[in-house]
Amino acid sequence: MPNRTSDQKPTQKMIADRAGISVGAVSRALANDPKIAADTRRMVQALATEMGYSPDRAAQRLRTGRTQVINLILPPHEEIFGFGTSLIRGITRGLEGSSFHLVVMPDFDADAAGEDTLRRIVRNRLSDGVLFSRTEPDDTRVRFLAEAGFPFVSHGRTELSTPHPYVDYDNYGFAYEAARRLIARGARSLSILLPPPNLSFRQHLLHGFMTAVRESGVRHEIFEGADLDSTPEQVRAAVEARYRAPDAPEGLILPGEVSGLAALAAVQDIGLVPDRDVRLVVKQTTGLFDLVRPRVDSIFEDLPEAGVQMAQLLLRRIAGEAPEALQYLQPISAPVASGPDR
Amino acid sequence: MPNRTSDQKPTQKMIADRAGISVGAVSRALANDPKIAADTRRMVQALATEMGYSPDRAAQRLRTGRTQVINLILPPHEEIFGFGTSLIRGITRGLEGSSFHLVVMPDFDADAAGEDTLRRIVRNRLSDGVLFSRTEPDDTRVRFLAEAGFPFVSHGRTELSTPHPYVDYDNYGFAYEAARRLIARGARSLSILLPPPNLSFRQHLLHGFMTAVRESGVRHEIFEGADLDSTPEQVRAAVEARYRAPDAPEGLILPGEVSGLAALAAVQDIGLVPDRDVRLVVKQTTGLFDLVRPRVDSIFEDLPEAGVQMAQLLLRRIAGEAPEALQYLQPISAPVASGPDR
DNA sequence: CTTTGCGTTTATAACGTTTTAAATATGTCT
DNA sequence: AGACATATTTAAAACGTTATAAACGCAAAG
Repeated sequence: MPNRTSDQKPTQKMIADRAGISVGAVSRALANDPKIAADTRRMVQALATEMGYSPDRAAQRLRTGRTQVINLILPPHEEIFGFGTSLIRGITRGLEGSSFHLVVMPDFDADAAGEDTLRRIVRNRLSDGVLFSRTEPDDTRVRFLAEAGFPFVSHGRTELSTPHPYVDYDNYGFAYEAARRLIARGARSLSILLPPPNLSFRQHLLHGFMTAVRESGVRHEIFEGADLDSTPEQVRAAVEARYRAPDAPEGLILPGEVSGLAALAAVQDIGLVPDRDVRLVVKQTTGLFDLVRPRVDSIFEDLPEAGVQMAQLLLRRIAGEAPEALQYLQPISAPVASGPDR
Repeated sequence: MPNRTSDQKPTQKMIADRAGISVGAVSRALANDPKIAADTRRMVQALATEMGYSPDRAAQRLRTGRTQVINLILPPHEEIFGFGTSLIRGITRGLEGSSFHLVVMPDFDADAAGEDTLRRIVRNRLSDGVLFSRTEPDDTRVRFLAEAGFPFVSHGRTELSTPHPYVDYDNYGFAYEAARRLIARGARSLSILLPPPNLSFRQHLLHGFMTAVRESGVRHEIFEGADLDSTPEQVRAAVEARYRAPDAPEGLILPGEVSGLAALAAVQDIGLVPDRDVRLVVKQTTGLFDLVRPRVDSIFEDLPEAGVQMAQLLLRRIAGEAPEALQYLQPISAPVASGPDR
């Protein structure tokens, strides 16, 4: 435990006084600068830990310009549950041991001065790098940050030509696997609920879905009347409306937990029996569906792990690594997938 | 939009140069110090906004010692969903317009130097105040922070004699109302799943439960074999075990969403029909149970609102208000409660 | 005409750190 | 012995801000 010689927060000056050397020497000794004699370094470092020294972030930041902060941008969109906290836990884990702090900022619209959150962060050097989600194929945030040379990692890819760091879940794989499972379970017509058109992963889901559909020649449609951003009640109502019709698809893919629950509620509300009248596959991020009855087949997306990856890639980006080396596509975790048969 | 006369981040020095006055004058003009002539103040302020000036946080922090940061301590306990993100959104809303930043920190165990998260924050002045949850009757964090005179707001009360700022949900009211509803619906024996004994709100829940039980003279028990911190599977298994027995309570109160879901799964798994064989009331924080079938009676806890309150109370505490004026007990929101009958 | 006082501004120091350039000591080589 | 390189340390400046003390101009009062 730190020596409480004085109640004041120890500074380099105090160390310097106790050691009988200058503060400059202390600074470099702590940085393990070889310009300082090896035994002086050892002495200073020992003294520092003994006194419980830790550098003043403000002073460091003022001097060097490095904030030791990364920002997580929260979408203004109110999510019902899950997404934020899993990712945040992952990020803090990925930051562990790095002396970086995580500041979460809501993506408020442009403020009085006409500057939005991201511009404020870059212009005022509020952090050394940012993380965000809900990436679009032609994402203005990605463009802006890449242009400004500001480190970032997006959750989700873009279709921009210049490579940039990202972490993304293999939504292609998800949709493909989900469709295959439904077909294997006897569904002769498929549907999938998609995110709104502006989000990148809509394309990936669609592509995976269509690939499986074409391979098997099964009938298919894209679910209409709601998307993944619709309120749960909208999803429920839309699914109910569709499944009142006689030609409703026998298999339905729901790439979101809330939507999955809403769809399940809808089919139950109109007296259909899941797994007999309609087969579902949902995306699961929290373990929620292990507790839902009747059981529904699910495929897992590990958000905490995505957070860890995003944090670590961002740190490497900040350290100067090239963007193209910092891309991670998260596979669908086959073994964890828990179905109704387990 | 800010004038991009130069690409550099504008400083007080630049303003001073353009205005032909000293930086000290600029500093005080921006602070609206009456020692500066009124028209000078106006002039400087206009110039500042025109140039897009905003103060350098590091410099401000170094000079004044005020960090303009508040910390949210995340419990090490992995929650399945919901809690964190709702609260975080609320906190950011409560901080809006205040120039305070929110840094989230996991409550890791004591690090190599033997200091835990809270001590590090206080000792190194990493923030101006902290927020945390999972408060205990004799909470060491509350003791430590109160002793150190460090601003904080806890989510949950303590039994300590010195008053401190908190935001708490009326869990007494929740349990009382839940029990009353179950009795009104015909349950002749009641049970409640409680948090582990070290958490404050166990007492409040228990007290509300017991009050309702005594008023009505109904049979009762405290659910055993699992608590609110148990894994969902543990809760499920324990509920299943209890409800296989013939004397199982006719009403069960579940003050947590995950536990509610787990209990519902358990009774369904053994062929009991909810609302006929066993009546449930759950606590809802996300709208989740509006999507669960069969419908389950629920009482709402507004976590985003709790976050807003916590943030605002903390800001007032930091501003110097007395602790005893900064306590907020969140009522159960009667009108929002949605039952199976709606 | 000096003094006193007030309103306003400036010069300066300080917060704790890193970095640059200069200074000192310790040699080695001619 | 002088010169010169090398290793180690120190002194000083800087980052942008706020606070303290001093200074200035100018009026009213003595």
